[in-house]
Amino acid sequence: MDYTFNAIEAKWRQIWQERNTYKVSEDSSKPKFYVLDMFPYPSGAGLHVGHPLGYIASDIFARYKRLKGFNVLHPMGYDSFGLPAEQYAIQTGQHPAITTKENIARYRQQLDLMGFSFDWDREVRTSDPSYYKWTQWIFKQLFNAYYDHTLDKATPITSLIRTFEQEGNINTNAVHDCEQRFDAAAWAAFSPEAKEAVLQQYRMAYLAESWVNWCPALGTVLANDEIVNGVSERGGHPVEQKRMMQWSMRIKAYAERLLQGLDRIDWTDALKEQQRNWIGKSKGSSVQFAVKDTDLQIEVFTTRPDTIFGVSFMVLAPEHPYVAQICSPGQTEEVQAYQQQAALKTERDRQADVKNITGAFTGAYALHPFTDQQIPIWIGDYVLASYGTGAVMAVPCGDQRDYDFAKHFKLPIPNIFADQDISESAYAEKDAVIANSDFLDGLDAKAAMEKAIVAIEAKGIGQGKTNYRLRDAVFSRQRYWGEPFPVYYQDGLPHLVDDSLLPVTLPDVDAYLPTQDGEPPLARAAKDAWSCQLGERMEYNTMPGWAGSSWYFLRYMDPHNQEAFADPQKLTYWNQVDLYIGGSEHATGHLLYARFWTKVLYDLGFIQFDEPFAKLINQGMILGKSAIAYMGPDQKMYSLDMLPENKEGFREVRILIDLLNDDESIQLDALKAWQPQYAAQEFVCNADGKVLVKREVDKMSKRWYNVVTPDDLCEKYGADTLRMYEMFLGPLEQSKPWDTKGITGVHGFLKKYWRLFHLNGHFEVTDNQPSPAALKTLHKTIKKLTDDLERFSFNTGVSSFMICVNELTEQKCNNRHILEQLTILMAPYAPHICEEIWAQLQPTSPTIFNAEYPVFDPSYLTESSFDYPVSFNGKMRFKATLELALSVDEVKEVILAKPETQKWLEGKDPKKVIVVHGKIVNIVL
RNA sequence: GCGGAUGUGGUGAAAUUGGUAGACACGCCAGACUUAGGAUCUGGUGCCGAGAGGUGUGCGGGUUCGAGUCCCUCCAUCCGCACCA
Repeated sequence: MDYTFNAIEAKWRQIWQERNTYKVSEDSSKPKFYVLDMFPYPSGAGLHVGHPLGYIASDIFARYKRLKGFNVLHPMGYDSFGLPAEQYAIQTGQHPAITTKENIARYRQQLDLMGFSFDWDREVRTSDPSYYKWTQWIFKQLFNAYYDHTLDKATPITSLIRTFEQEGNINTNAVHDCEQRFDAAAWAAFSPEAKEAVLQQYRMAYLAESWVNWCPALGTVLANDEIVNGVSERGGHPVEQKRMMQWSMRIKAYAERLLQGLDRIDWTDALKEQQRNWIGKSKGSSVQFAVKDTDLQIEVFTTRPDTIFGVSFMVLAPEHPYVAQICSPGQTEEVQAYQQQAALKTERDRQADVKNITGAFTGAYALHPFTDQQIPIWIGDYVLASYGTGAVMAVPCGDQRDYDFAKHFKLPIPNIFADQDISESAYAEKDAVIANSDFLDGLDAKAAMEKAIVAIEAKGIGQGKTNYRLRDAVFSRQRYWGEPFPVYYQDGLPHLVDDSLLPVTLPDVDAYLPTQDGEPPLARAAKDAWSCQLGERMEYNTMPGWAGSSWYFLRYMDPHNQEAFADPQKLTYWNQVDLYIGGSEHATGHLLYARFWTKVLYDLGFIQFDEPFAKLINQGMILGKSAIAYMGPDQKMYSLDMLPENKEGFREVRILIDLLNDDESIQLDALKAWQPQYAAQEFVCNADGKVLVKREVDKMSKRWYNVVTPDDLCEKYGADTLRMYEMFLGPLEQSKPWDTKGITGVHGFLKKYWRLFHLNGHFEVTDNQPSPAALKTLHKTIKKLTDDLERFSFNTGVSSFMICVNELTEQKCNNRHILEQLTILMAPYAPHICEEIWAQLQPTSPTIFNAEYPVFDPSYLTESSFDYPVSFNGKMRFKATLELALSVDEVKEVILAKPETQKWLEGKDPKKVIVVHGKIVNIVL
């Protein structure tokens, strides 16, 4: 009987669906386990073999945990708001909802082929109104909360308002951007507009002006990613820095907790390090510098207060608010010109351009707080308005950027480090003794830092301070295909839409572009196109892509709830995600925002945990191997081995990898048929009459013609083979190029497994006592497999199965017990074939996934003897089989008496003999 | 520049705590069966050498009875952040 994988897999996919095999509900009698994949954005290109890698791993683990007796939540859904569908809508006029629906259908079809154990009744789509209703609801909670430093948590804004009414904001200890101080009377006298303006500076979700990359031609704000060389990626239009009223999230309030929380979760160090760098905690001091002949104080933040006597100039960001005020009349023109020039560069470009040192002198001077020396104030675009205070005290001898700036503009570089040469570059190490620094002279950096902060605080011009690089996250987008805000405007103030009117659904529009006057696409919607229409107008911005993905793991716990984002009992039952698998590209985006929202929801009492993902694994990327052909100046296509020395005039063209033979030569007729430009292609073949190509590793992508889809492989080899092969490729975390060649090895293995049950052309197992050899093989495999799974080593798991089947085949094992246990072990990896075998073994059992996972019994593995490797000076020379009952001394004696030993001793006496019992013998000559 | 990771056969890789380097596969070679196939099975396969043997985990050094594994120097590749005060 042949292994007819196509028929078997189709059959079981249908039965699993009919029997609801993977449906899961809250069952408090079993321990729960939550296995989550990062849900995909359903792009039009469909899945390639790289996408399922993580899903296969998580599916294996979920099935394993289920067999181990856990109640496993393993859901899947779609992050279905996103730019590509909107772009497509702009080009074709097709509503993004339609595009998205079609793409999801295609994804579902492909996912189903792979035999995943998702509970599809729990599917979520972020673009579905029944889902984004709750994204809007969570936004409202953020709007209605502020961060209370004393309680160290997000707290309802109503309690802050009560405090304002009682005593103003004099004593409040909250995270805010409010410069203003007021008492109860002053608060009471504020107009509603003024009160709201104050509250906006406290809310977790707030409106504020922020710097954005504005593209006037596209009428929209762009992400850093969407800008290439200072112009928009799409269309190549200029981009400028502009201050715009935007919704933001006060994630900065959580900087310290986001940092501390990392210590309590099981993520890789590399990933935690990335988040730590992103949060960027640094300790130092704030210092105020008085501007000469004015009342202004410029505040700076420095990590090196110990170097304060090395300050020889100051640099402000070109956007710094004081620039216009302090600029001397003679310098105005130059400064304004520089400001304009800086505004044309994006932040990323400004940061990337290290070589060109630019700046302008304001003509103003600050006074050094300790020496009263005059310090020239410059502006320069290496200082960023959005970090720290947007101003630095420049210490050229201790900071390379300050040093370069000083050299370029011929500013003084005083040396405050004893015995350090700064003629070529700054000395940025913190191990020099401080000199020329008044009361800091002779101190090391650490002591000088402490003493400087004490002095700064005593003078009342600053204080020791912790600074975070993390910035508040801009939360609005001028796009169509995203969640509308549950917000309307009345008298110019934002108001929340009442819960009873949620969701505010996306209104239909006549075009998916900004309006003539630069308003977002939603401004095009007719009044009656809105599901509710309140105040003067609705909010026209939509939420960013990360809104929906910041809480989807909670919705899976109770996806159909109409009364709440999820039932509190279900939230408590399923709790944290126990295992989260996804790509590392989300290290500082999604994973930070999801942690942030989780903490807010925890603070507000909606959930019982404040870290969403207890364990996280990043799967590596599967890369494609592109095929590169060489086109000569004569327009002929040259075989790789026919290229001349001088390749001038040659260009590389990528061709579809399906057009290659196994020997990496092109199927010439297929190439001609592939694209019209090759219809009459001429070739320069090699001696074998072939045209060879170069292979190069790229990202797998349609544009490189190197995509391999799971569909074709499922058709040709079956999903079980593909699942095991993807795992067999190497460690899950590692990136690796895809090569289909090896898949036959795994496919052959499954056939071999199948043959264990079909020796005589039909299904047959024997019920006799299993042999000791078979039991040993089985239990060795149980142990190895369980260990491998617990450390997520899926690749070595697959090879263990191969070894097991090879051994059982050798032993001609046809024993029911042995083969049944093996089948359960293998079911997580290859569910279809194992379910088929199981149905033969246990006809009354509805599914193998209710079976019990085999238990390892070490007694089957006990050995009476061991094959000792005998080495001389660490080099293995021969082996000797000895009873394990022999003691170390006895082993030594027997080994020394061996003729082989005598041969290698060459008549010398051994200096030392080391015997590690049951491991090795080493003789030192 | 800073941070992180990785370097092992022709290829993907294994070696979990310092203890037989290269498991398991692909590919290749030889053979069997079938004389149509990219089907199946058996044996071999790190490199050098006819052989005994030598040699071998990016380079160089160190610790150790013993190092792919630990330490130091360097080199290469990849990823992340990139003027963060």
